[in-house]
Amino acid sequence: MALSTQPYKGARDFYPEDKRLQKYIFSVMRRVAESYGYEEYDAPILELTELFVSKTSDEIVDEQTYTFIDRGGRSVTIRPEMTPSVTRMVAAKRQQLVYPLRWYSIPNFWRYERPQRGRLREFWQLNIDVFGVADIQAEVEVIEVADAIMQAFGAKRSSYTIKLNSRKLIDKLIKDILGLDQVQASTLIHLIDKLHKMDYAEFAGQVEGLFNPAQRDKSSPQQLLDFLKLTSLDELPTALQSVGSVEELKQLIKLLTDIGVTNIEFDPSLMRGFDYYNDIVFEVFDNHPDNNRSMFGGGRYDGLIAQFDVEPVPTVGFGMGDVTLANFLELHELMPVLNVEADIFAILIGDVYKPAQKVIAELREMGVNVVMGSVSQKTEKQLKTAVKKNIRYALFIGNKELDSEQFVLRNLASNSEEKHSLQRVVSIVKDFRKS
RNA sequence: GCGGACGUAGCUCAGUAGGUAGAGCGCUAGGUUGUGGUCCUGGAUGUCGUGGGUUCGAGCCCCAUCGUUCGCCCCA
Repeated sequence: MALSTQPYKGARDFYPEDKRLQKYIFSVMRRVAESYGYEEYDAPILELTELFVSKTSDEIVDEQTYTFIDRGGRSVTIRPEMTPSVTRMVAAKRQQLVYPLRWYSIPNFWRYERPQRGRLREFWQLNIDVFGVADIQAEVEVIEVADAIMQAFGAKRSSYTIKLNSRKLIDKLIKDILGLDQVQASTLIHLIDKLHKMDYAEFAGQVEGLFNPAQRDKSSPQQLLDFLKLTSLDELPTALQSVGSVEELKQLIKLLTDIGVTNIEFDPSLMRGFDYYNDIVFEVFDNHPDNNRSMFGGGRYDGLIAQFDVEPVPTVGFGMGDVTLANFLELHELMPVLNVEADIFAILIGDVYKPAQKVIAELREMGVNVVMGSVSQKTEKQLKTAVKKNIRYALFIGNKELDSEQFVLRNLASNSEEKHSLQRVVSIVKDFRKS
């Protein structure tokens, strides 16, 4: 039986052109994150299973992670996300770290799921977190970074929308005004999360069904349905206007709008699946009609670190996946044409192997990347190879050039050919690389 | 875990009512001396995803399986 050449289900091979794209995407993320002073960190790809169980739930770990027993009998899990690991790292050195902490990483994760559009089993994700800032300056900055990354990829603000909500506001509504208990609240939050995917009448019916008779006497499901339809914070019922979160949301929107992030809006139906978010949550949506969905998001999760039995550290962060981002870039025609790493393909003419090596070594010394042709191949063949490899310049090295120290440099895209000294060749090539 | 679609040369695909496979692109050799992408001429290529079944005979029908893909569940 022949071995399969396919990569493992839901995982990708990165051929050089794919890797080049990934390098581009990561470099944009790094450049923006570092421009805000974020420092890169990383953690092991394997963690004890208990780390993930404590944060999410048994079911998710059982059904959606790669978990196995190591040779020492420990249950370990390939990381499905970064938050538990980074929280562990911060908790471990909590006393010696200098706050606010601005950290980022671009790790790969594994989730045991059925692959589908925008979702694979192995993916990479930019994680941005601020630790130690309790006020909304943290939210402003983190959302600003998310927006700046989109801008750096060339996205127009009209092509994506940043939606905001507050978990505190929702909690206030659900518990104090509607009078629902913890279990009902959790069910309701997950139900609201699915609102836009289901039939509205059915949604309303399920909301209705959640209330027990006693609760219906005091409040009405209609209050919730009305709330979910709001598009502005000013339309909130008076009972909610006084909640501090409303003022926070308003400030946040104003501060971001003031710095040019104008594609931001309040969305009362924005929940984000998991329970550890305790305040502001946000999500970035693709506005393209063919891909109208959430791309990535984040929020505040102040309490998570307390699981390590240390004082809580206020935290705001988000994660941005490479697969959904690539979908976005493709759909909005933002995929760049990337130059290959090699600047020059040296075409050897005649028996010049040794002197050509010297010339090429000089070029490399001066900082250009040079691929050496094969002496055994005809000029034509070497030239074709250079073109097929998408290398921009061909440099002819034959006896004429070696004698005169003037080399024929051919631009393989424009078809122009000029004779230059090596120094000149280097500066031309470097100019192109910068463009 | 559930449902739909798909799986034929390296790639994109065609293959008509079951009778042992084709196109375009690509690849490759040549069109003599140190220059590609156009042109001309020649060439190679597939156990038709895999396993089984029906049939005298299957790429075409049936079952299973693997994979891809779209959606559901879930989405940290």
